[in-house]
This record gives sequence, C-alpha cells and structure tokens, in this order.
Amino acid sequence: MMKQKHCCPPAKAAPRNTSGNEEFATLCKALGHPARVQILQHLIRMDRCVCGQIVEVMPLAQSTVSQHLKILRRSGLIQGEVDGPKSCYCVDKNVLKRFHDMVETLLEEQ
Amino acid sequence: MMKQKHCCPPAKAAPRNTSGNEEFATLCKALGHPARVQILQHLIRMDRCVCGQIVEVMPLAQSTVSQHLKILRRSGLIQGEVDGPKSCYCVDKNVLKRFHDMVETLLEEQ
DNA sequence: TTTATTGATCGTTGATCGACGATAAGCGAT
DNA sequence: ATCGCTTATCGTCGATCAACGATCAATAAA
Repeated sequence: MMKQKHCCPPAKAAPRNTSGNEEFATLCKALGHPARVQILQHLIRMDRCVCGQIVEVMPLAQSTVSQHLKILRRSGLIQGEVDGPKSCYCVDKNVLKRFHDMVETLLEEQ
Repeated sequence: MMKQKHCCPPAKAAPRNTSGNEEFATLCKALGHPARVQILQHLIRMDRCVCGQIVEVMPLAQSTVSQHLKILRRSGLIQGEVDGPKSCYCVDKNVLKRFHDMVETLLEEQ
C-alpha cells in the first residue's frame, strides 16, 4: 500500500466521503478543548457578546481567549464582527446545525 | 482574576457544568482527526472488526492506525478486546449516543 | 491632541500530536 | 521449540497546540 510521511491521506481506492469527514473532523477539533466548548456555550446563551465579556467569564488571559476565538471562528462555528473598538461574536447556527446533523448521520449509520 | 500557567481551569465562580464540557471536549478531540473519523465510520458499518482490516482500509502505517485506535479507545467511543492473536474493535453505541445528545443539548440551548 | 480602552497579533516556551520504523509480545501452526 | 502472523509499544522527529506577556492598531473619551 502507498504510504506517506507527515501528511494527510491521498486519494484512496474507496475513500467514502472523505471531504465530509474532513469538515466534521475540523469542527470536532475546534471543540476539542474545554475552553472552546465553554466559549461556545456562553455565546449560545448570550446570543451575541463582545470579547471582553467572554474574557471576564474565562480563567484565561485575554490573549489566550482571543486565540481560542480565532480557532472557533476559523472553524466556522462562530462569526465575529468589529463594533467600534470592540469585537462582537455570535454563533453560526447553520454550522452548528450542520455539525449536529453530521453526528446524527453517524448515529443512524449503524 | 486568578490566572495560571499551562494548566486547566481551576474552580471558578460559576463554572456551569464544567465536567460535562470536559467529557464533550474529550470526545470531540478524539474525533478531531479525519483518520479517526474514518475509523469510527468503518467500525459503525462493519459493526465490529479486527485491527488488520482497518489497517487495510487506511493509507497509514499499522503503528499509526494502532495509535489512533488507542486514542479512540481511551475516549470511550470504541472498545477493543483481544481475540487470539488479533484485536477486535467495536463502537460503544452508548457513548456515541451520549455524544449525539450532548450536541443536541447544545443546539437546543439557544 | 493626548489618553484610555479594547482586542488582535507577535514571540516564546513547554507539552502534545502525528507520522514512521523497529521491536516486543502473544498466539497458532508446524 | 520454532516460525509466522498480528498488534501494541517504544523511540524519534518535526509540526502544532496552549498558555503567557508584550506590543500594536483602532476607536472613544478627555
């Protein structure tokens, strides 16, 4: 079998929906840290809020929270927009719903 | 606010279900790599199968697949039992269901 | 204009990940 | 007892993560 070093799987015989796997894994990875789960939950409850409000709730430095927000944003789970000198974040419910559907699909596949 | 270095959050004022977050993050982290998602899907479809069969399907070295299996097993998503010289793996459907429910709870919280 | 506030980014540091080959350990067959 | 097959573990290496403080850029307030 073809092997490779330090890189993601190449084309395979029957890769069975690899791109979907990729997106699912990306979303999971974004939620693979308790701080980011907490941030997402907080955003869900508050609907939308500003970075500082999140920092207040978290036992982490502002720069660390900002980093987590960046990761969540990159995954698509949250969106951020500048609001004056502040940054306002909110959950992208479509992406969250899609994530949910992916898990459901997984569950139904058995 | 109390800060700390290189370590997980300590007790907080109102940590709001931190242990649940922890488990959810752990499961997400386990699925945060496309290879592990693929392995889980394969196990779901095959119901149960032996390590070698998984290695055949994946474009990765046997040791790498074994490592991924270990991570999935540690997360609780799959179980493994020795069967002679082979190792047989299967999905823990209860854990998968719980994972699904966690996502659903997240979705319903908005 | 200067100052304060807010948040993103930079740079660093130690820990963990992800890949591999090599090796060890357990079992079945010869 | 030895050999072969199967799988887990070890050791290594580069890449990425997670945390922090420091700094920078942009806006609001004085």
